[in-house]
Amino acid sequence: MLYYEFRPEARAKCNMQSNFRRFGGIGLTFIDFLDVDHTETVTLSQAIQNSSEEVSASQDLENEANVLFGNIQGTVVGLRYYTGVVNRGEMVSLVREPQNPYDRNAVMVANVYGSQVGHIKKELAAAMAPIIDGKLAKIEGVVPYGETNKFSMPVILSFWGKEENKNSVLNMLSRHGYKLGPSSGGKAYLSGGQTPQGFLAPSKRLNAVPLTPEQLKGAFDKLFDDLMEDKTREMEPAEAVHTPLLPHQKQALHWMTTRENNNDLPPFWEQKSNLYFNVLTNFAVRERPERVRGGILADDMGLGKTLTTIALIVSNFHNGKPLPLEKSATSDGHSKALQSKRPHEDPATVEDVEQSAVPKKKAKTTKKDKASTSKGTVLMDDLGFAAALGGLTSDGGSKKKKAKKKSSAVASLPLESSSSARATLILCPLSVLSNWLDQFEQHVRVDVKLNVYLYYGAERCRDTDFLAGQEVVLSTYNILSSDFSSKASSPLHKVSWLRVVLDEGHVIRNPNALQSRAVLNLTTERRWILSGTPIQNSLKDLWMLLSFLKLKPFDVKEWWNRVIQRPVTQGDSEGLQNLQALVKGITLRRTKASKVAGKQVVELPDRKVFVEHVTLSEEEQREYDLAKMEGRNVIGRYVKEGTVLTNYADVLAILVRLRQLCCHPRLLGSYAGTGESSTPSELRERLVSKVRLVLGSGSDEECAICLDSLRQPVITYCAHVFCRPCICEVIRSEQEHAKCPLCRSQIKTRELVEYPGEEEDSFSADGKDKWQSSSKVNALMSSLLALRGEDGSIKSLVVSQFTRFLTLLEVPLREHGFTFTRLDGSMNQKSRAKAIEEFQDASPGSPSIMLLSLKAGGVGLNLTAASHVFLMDPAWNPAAEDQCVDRCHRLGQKRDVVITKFIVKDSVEENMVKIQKKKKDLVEKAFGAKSVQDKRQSRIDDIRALMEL
DNA sequence: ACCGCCGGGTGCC
DNA sequence: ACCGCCGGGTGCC
Repeated sequence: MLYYEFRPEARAKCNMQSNFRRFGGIGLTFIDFLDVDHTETVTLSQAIQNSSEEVSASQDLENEANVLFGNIQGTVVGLRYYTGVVNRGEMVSLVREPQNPYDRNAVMVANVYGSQVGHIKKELAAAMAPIIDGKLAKIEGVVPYGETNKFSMPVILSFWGKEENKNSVLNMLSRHGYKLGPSSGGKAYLSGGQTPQGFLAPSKRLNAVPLTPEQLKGAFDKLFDDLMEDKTREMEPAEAVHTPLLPHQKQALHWMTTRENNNDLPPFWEQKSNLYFNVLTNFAVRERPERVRGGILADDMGLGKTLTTIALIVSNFHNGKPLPLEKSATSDGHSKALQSKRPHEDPATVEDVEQSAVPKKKAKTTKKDKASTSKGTVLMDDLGFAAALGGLTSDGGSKKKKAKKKSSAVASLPLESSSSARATLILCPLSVLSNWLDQFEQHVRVDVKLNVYLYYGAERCRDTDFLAGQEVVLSTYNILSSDFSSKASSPLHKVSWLRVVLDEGHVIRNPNALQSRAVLNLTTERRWILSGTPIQNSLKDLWMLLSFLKLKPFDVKEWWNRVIQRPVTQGDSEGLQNLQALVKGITLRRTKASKVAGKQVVELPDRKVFVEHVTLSEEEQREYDLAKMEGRNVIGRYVKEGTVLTNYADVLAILVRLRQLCCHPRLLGSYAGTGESSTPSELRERLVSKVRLVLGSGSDEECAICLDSLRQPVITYCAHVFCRPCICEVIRSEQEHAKCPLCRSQIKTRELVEYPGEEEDSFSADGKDKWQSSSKVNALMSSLLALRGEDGSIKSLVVSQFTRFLTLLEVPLREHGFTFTRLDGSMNQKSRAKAIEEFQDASPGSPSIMLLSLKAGGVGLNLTAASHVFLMDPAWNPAAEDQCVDRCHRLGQKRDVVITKFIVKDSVEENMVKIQKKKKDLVEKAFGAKSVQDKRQSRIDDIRALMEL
């Protein structure tokens, strides 16, 4: 028998159901069924896993474009051989079983939890198999009634697919004598929605009024609003938190603590007599569905998500009791967080940490002694050790578990009952790493010894016992994914964590990305996502978050798609209500405008935006006009030919050039032009230079496959850029016939060219004789000089997408005696932290200006020392500008914030601002019912508008 | 399965 | 009797 990865919880469920189904839950030992059941269940869950992965990889793009071909009633047979139960109106999934020894057409039927219910009877399976295998349609099932039948039950099958495949599907079915029934009013055969009787009242569904796109957008904007009810109770943090919490932070702490400790059922689960019932899928289980211990803290940036999280860590170890912490002598107090901080910077401190905390036997005993003597404070030292052991055993030894059936059933109980986990793992983008360290230092009392270990840098300690013994381990998504992908086993994946916190958690929204998979594979009791923008582009983003939170059954894509995503994107108001309820149950979101007891959550100083129009000098204008003429000719030709997207790299290059000319004529990078290139290395060089020009300019390009920001960008020979994982998936699924999703030319994995990152460019601005200013530089300088004249203590952010522009600006800044610092994407963690620290320092002589690249660091950065922001060039994405401004317009800002946008008159920049405005109104931005085609078209429209074509 | 199907027993009413 | 009818055995793919 095949033996795949063993999942204890799957078997526990299986046992429960076998008892339930066959013996009404009356105690018969589990053992009788184990040998039969669990091997099958394991292969089964594997099969389901495989099939859903395939769908998500190759078909997901089309998913939203799928239409309902129709419904058909079929029969599920062989019920008595399996343990999976279904309820009236319950959704089931259909899984092809091509290896079935009796019938190669076999189609297996499984319930929401993945337990097999039966098979589709063979005549129908014979008709379905080629349709499923040929990916001509996706078939979904609902059991309308007859759920108590012993031998077979009816199932309503809905066929979904691309319009162009409809006829061949109908033909294939009719060849076997089947005919699709009417698709009741354009809707699938849906399960009731709220009751098992829902099926009996399908007319109710027909009356559901579909929402208009505008209503949908409105509903979406409101999705996270009004989440405040019942979330206004406050909780005081543990003593160890030094900073007093604001009322809304105490509310968040109470809410988070409650979410970690309480026993509420997850959303949409109800208890009915002795069963637990999911009202959306109509699935029921006898055992209590595992609650979601955690959720999404989606407060606006600046409301103190970091502080609240620190308070949670310290205040809710178990059941609302604070984390037991050793008090350290005040004289030694400074070592609190510092001792474990940045070990790669200071090897000496690493030694210190390891000696005191690594559980080498000797160190351990001394620590225990200390614990037993320290007054009242229990140091739960060995718990961490046990947790690490637990992690190890659950990892290996699956074969043994098979032999020791009964005991493993006990071991498969949820962690919480016997939890020994102590440590919280915090993952964040590199840019906010130092912020976390600062905040721990700032907010935790000096005389409390909280072990915060920074798992970062080449010298990081990989000892799992040591890691599990910390109170907090802080690391980045990059470190986690590189550990996860390396051959050696990943230490962070071996620890059983008390809690995992994903800071800026929306970064895991692309399920293809390595870091997403790495995060999903962590073992933890409680899970939190911190994100000011949980949904970036589309509803799909939310799925990954739910998947991380293990919100059953939505962690499985099929159920998410069927129950939430498709209904919502198709404008079903009930679907939207469900989504709303779902989000409400697990999210806390306040904006700066939210009110607590009638008072604004945060009283922030004013913020004003001024647009300063810049007029180019005659010479600059001449150069710009020339470039614009050329560009219009080229792009105009592409538009006429309909080849804008085929030549997208050229188009972007032209646009970048114009934007650069608006800033400074010397910004122009080397550009290899559009001519023919003969040798592969020349071609490669050209591709790289094109893409470098575009990506290096700071424009936030998206991958046309995941429609998300590029990760690990690669360039195809046809000069289109995608995330490596995304395009590789396309090539893998289409094999030799793989075509570029943008221009349909042939692509091959080995022809993908890696984007080498920012050029170490020889470009410098020091040669004074060569220096010349530009109109925009002049505009900035006169503003800065005037500001210095008014009030020398004012600090400013000077923001551009072009790092070269920042470099150019250094010259006049020096010339006029400004002290400045700089933060851009090319800097490592250490120099970033230094730049921020210097800038935030208020003492005289500290820098008054920070040169900031728009994309550097993304959100979370705290630059409250600045109260003026100069946006040197407009961004494609207005949200990026807002985020940038929010770095100083946030909690801690004392002055009114003044934002100055420099826009060159009659240029692409002005057109970009127009497009920005339009985009803000666009429904598309709100929710992703928009197809890839539409997105492509709107890109072309944008370009035409920019070039006034 | 209170079915359909198979195959053996049986054969006026 | 190369049928019909009866009733027991049986049952996914």
